[in-house]
This record gives sequence, C-alpha cells and structure tokens, in this order.
Amino acid sequence: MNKEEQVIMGFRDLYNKIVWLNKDKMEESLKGFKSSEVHCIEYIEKNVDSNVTKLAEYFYMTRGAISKLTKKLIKKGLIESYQKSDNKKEIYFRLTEQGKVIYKIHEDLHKEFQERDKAVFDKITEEQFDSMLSFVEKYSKHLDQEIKKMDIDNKSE
Amino acid sequence: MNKEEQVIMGFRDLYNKIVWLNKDKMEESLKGFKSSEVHCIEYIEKNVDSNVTKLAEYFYMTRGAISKLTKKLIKKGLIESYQKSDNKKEIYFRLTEQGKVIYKIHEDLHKEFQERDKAVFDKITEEQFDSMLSFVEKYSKHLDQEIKKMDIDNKSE
DNA sequence: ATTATTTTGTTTCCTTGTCAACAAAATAAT
DNA sequence: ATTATTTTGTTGACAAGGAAACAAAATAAT
Repeated sequence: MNKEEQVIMGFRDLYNKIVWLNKDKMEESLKGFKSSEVHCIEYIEKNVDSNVTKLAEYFYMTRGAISKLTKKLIKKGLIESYQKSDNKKEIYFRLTEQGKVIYKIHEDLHKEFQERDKAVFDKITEEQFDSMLSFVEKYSKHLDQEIKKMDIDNKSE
Repeated sequence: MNKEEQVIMGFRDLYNKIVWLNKDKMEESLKGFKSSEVHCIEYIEKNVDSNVTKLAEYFYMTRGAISKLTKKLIKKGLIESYQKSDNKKEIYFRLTEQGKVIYKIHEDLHKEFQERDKAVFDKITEEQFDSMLSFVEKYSKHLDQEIKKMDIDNKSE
C-alpha cells in the first residue's frame, strides 16, 4: 500500500472511529435523541435561515431524508419553521427553547470530546496543523471541480 | 472555530466528498452492483479467511447487516462460503470466478481515482505525508484506548 | 407578458442497516 | 466432566435513508 492509500485509508478509519465512539457517547447522554437529530439541531443553530436544501447539501443526504428528519424534529418540538414575506417557497428552521436545551447539552458533550482528545492535539505543532489544513483545502477544491465535471456530464446525457 | 475543529471538520467533509463522488462513479461503471457490495468483495479478496465478524468490525457495521449482505453476494454468485474441518462454527468467504471479475474492474477503477487525484498528491512532500500518517496513527491509537474504556464501562453496568 | 426551466419541499415505495432475541458451537471456569 | 460464559452467525421487526415522481413557487428565456 502506497502512502496516498495509507493516508486516505487512515483517515477513513479514524473518521469512522470518531463517529462510532461519539455517536455511542452522545446517545448515552442524550437519551431519546439520535445523533442525526442532534447534528441537525447543531447545524440549524449555527446557520441562520437554514432550510431542507442547505441541510441536505451539508450532510450529503437527499432532500427527502432531511424533509422527514425535520418533520420529526418539529413534531418533537425541538425546531420550528418560518418563512419570509417575500418568498412563499423556501421554508427555514430555527430552534425552539426546548431545542436550545438539547443544543446546549451537545455543546458540553463536544467540549468533553475535545478534552478527551486534548493529549493528541497538544503534540501537534502549528506547522503540522497548517500543513494538514492546506492539504485538506487543496484536495477538497480538486474534488469540487471533479464533482462539477460530473454534473456537466450527467446533464449532457 | 479552532484548528482542531477545522482539521476534523475538514477531513469529515473531504471524506464525505470522496465517498459521494467515488460511489457515483463506481455505480456508473459497475452497473447492477452497489458500492457496499463491491467494498465487501474487495475486503474478502484482500483478507484470507474473512468472516461475518471481521467484515463487521472493518466496516463499522453490525454482524446482522453483514450477514444479509454476504447472503446476497452468495445468491448473486460473487462469493462462496467455506468452513474448516476443526471448527464447525465460523464461516469464511472467498471470491468466485465471477466475483474476481468484479474485483478486477474495481481495481482498475481505483487506479483511475488515483490518477484523477494525482495532481493533489504530487504536491505533497514526503515530510507532509509522514506527518499526517503519524497524526492518524496517534489519534487512532488514542481512540482505541477510549473505545476499550467504554467497553469496560458497559460491562460493569 | 407569456412560456419554459429550475428550485424547493414533500410523499410513496423500496432498500439497507440496526436492534434484539435466538441457537449452536467454542471456550473458560469450577 | 460439567456448567457457565462468550463468540459466531442468523432472523424478524423496525427505522433511516435513497430514488423517483410530483406540485408549487421562483427564475430565466423569449
């Protein structure tokens, strides 16, 4: 296995581990709430005027899936929808008071995760951080171009 | 957002992009086969005596899900199961000739992906590679310990 | 201004994966 | 040797998410 593969596979495995471990811890603390619901709440709080489409793009999910998820969150009383007077099509979301409680608990949990992993990050130099960030940025931009290419291909079919 | 978050979020987004883009390309080339099926085939070919449990651990999925997936692959004639004379419990998998054809196509596709992303990796120095790999390794080991801790907690409940 | 295209959100059907319970075999404990 | 525990794979009920078709609104094209 060459280094490119090692990096990709390494990050894949690392990412899966983080997701798996945090998901478990989260559903342990926030009983009754799925990690997908909590992440949705997190995004809505951090991004004003978020709607189904933006959530779907961010989470790499279909609009259909997000539509169902947000409906469930409304039913649970964690978020509410609103519209703007000059647009009768787009539907935005914001947290309810109850939703903000969940958000706060999640925030604390997040800090707990950071504390848990502090030892690892403390050993990383500023140069290493910047090097990794630059790699991520370059690769990400490259893939964006490839995705754009694919969209064009699909349209011309 | 601090650098730790930037790195984690950056890799999360990068990983999602790669998965999303490659999945699309893969299901375009290997029509009739889902990316999950192909990945399963890939693992079976690369790891002798792979069974349901090992596959589940590798893919961070439940044994139930893998059990269904492998049954489907057997039905499709891509893999076959076998046992060893000294163990009547464990069931292993290997590829059929037809499965090897799919594996080969996937390999070629993989090379195509590497070629596609070559430009990005060419700009990475040996030091950057090693720095990233060392980070991944350290973080991964740290999480393994945390996962082990959690297992103990769950057992003592 | 009218028509065509795109965007946005929803719903239905279907696939995939989880969860929990289970049986059979292997291993550990006594 | 016998019993208890753990490991392994399977199943059925259920939930989450994707694909495609759809209507309504917004935007672009003419």
